[in-house]
Amino acid sequence: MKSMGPILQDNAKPGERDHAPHIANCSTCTTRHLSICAALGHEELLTFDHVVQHRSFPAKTVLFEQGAKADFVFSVSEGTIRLFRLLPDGRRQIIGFAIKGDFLGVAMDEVHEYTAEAVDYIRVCRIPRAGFAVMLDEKPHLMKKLHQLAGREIHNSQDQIVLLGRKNAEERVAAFLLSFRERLARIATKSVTIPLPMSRQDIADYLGLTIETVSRTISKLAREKLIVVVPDGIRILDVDHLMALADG
Amino acid sequence: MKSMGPILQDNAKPGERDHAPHIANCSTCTTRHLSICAALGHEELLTFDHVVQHRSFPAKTVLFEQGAKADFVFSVSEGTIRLFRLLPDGRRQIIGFAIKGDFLGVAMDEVHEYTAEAVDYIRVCRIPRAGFAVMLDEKPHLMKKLHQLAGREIHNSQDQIVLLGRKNAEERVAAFLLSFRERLARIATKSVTIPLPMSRQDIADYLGLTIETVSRTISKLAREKLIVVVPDGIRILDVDHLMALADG
DNA sequence: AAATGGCCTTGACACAAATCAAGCCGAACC
DNA sequence: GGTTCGGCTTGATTTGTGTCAAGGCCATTT
Repeated sequence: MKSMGPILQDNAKPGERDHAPHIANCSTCTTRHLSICAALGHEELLTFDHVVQHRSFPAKTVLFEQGAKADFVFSVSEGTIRLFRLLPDGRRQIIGFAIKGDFLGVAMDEVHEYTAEAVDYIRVCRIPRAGFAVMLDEKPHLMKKLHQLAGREIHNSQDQIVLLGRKNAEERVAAFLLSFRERLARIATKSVTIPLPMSRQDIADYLGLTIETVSRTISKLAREKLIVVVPDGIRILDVDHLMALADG
Repeated sequence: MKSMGPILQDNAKPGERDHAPHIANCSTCTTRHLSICAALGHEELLTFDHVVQHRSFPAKTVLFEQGAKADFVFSVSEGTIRLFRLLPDGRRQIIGFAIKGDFLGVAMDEVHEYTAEAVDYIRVCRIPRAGFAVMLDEKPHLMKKLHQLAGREIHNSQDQIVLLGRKNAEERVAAFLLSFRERLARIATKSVTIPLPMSRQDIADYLGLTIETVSRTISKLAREKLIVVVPDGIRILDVDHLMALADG
């Protein structure tokens, strides 16, 4: 829970930290339609190519840290990223998980409000924040799109507030599984099994529980035949029942 | 906790539900510099006057309800509003309290994501959402301002997520008192005493606690001489100690 | 193939906050 | 001026989740 992984060095030359070949350009990017880039026209995509830096990192890499100056915003192309804040005594609260298509930097903060760390192998598009800010000023439709993303982020946060403030362990776990399934469905990873790349500890820190409670609750849901636990994921057997649980 | 208060009728004639004289216009509005209107120039304020509807309502009035079509956005001029969501079985989670200068409708949702209910006597500026959307498209600086507000809302939500996910009762109450004090300070109600217009039940539903735990925790903080309980509010005696508590 | 370590599960017990219950206080009302 | 009622506090008890502890499983290392 305390291991922060290697800190990203920002002064490295393009490509020297890479673990996979770069994507040639934005026009052929398979994540485009899912991401903020969907708001860009053909010509804009070409200019975008010049500022965007495609990067990939292994699990546990710290993309950026809470409190650090926000020099870049990111669009996730592949993998899972945990976003969290730490209390002085080490308690951790995961704010969210970013997956393919998600944008980090919606609020356009000067300083990062949370730490972002790769859960598994990830690929991201890194965009200098200053340049992106200029684009926003020049392209109202991009600004509008960003604001839509902000609205969605506000909704998700409020859902999480209700979950953390008023739901019990069983309701929290059920809601988490369903919402993660929903998000995976949007990015078209059609599969009966929901892959869960994050650890039980991550889930616990996301749901405001302990790892033991998460484990016990998953076992309980499995015992009740609502889900089946499989390697690196779970399968939902009774969606309706689970939804009823999740909604309180 | 279940009392919803009178539902607002939207088809009433201007003024017929009012409990205080209207504000003449936006140019003389004392809340302007605190609100989204601060982004508007002199001329824009004049056009704003034509679409803005000044209204006031007594305590417990429901401004709008979760799930209802969002025909208006609001700017709060006076009083306190609780924003909450209900679970099917009646559990309530207060998402936030809106005070003077706050804007309701940052996300520009089609449908309200929560219910808004007057805590005490309130005055608001009501703006048709469709018209406001047009203004946003025409005035990039207004859009930019709205997005800034969205960013702040995201931050506040994330703070609340950390509070609800990982803080104990004492830390929650301390954080609430300090953050409410901070917000009151911004609207220049300089006073050693922090007025708390909302009930203990409201505070409990905001902090994910029960009314008894809130009451006991406030008593405990008072016993430890960190605060003093006064009619309709509290006074902070030891800010530093309280901050250390609140931050975990 | 034995040893190590990370991750997960399960059991026993502890505790913070919830629940249940009683009573206080001030405002509103007859 | 007594009664009622809503909001708040405080005490006793319960309970859901946290904490502590042990062991299983699997991948990796030696």
